[in-house]
Amino acid sequence: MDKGEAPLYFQFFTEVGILNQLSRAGFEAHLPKGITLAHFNVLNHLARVGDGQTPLHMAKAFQLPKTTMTHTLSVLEKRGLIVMRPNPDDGRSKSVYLTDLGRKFRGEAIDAAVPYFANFANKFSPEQLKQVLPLLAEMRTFLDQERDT
Amino acid sequence: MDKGEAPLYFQFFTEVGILNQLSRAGFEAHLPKGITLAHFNVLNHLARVGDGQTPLHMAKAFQLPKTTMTHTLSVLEKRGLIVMRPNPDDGRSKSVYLTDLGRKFRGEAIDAAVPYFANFANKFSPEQLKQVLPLLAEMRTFLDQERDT
DNA sequence: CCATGTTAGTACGAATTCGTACCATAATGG
DNA sequence: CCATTATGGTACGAATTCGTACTAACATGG
Repeated sequence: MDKGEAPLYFQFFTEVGILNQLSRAGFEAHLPKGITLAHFNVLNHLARVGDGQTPLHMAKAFQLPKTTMTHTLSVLEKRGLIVMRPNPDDGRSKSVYLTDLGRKFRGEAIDAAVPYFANFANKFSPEQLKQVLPLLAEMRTFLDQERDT
Repeated sequence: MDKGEAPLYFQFFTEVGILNQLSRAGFEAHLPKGITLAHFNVLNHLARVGDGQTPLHMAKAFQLPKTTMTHTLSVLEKRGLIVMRPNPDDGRSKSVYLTDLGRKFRGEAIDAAVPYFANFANKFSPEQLKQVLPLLAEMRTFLDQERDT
């Protein structure tokens, strides 16, 4: 890396950080009160990928510590959005399932967020997103590999 | 927004979120223990923009609640990296100054992070960054304006 | 079979983030 | 000049995140 280029890389990650902060705040503002993006992500993941996963498996999918996942799941279970049953195949682990309420809640959250995305989409075209998405995904993969090193 | 395009926008923000999470974790791993990115950002901001700013001014610069800034500054002051003096021009506010230790600390943190960026720079060229930075900055500006609405 | 190590999950405590409420000071209007 | 409002900062409590340490259950080698 050339010496004068360091600020460029620093600025890039700063920009990504601010962008994430703003989009996160904006999205959460459209979620029901008391529900964070972390909560929604779990519900969305279960709905998309499928029910019955173990907490540890989900923690790895989100690259979060398992204690964080334990806390998030306990909150979601208290609100009746998921249920956790013991795994009959492995006495150590549990299986996480969406409840009807959780499924309904996820759908409502998405519906509520559509106007927020639509507003953004009015300004930035799908082509612009497709233009940068591959690079961002490649960076994600690279940093993910670096993480284990 | 076309109906089928919603997932694309959702995926984009998800990608930004993961990228931010990974880069943040990687950068913090190279900072001295107990120092978060929020701490470093304050030190870096004071060194770049200048000393003597008020806490509220900095909170707005980072788009954070002022209570968060109060907490961050108190931690930095406890560690001797900054000092806070009453503002002689306004009895309500304070002025934040970097100490010699804080200045030294910021320099060491940057030096320690250089290898991390260099590794990333080895894979992604400055041209690639320059290609996406303007769009990200434009999105940042747009979301920032939306925030006040 | 059993000793050892590994995996899944949780209890606990520290640190960060942030909203609400509050106090002190400044600015404004009458 | 004084009442009212606005601004800067903090105290406090709730929620999230995460590291350490622990228990229960599986897996492996001898």
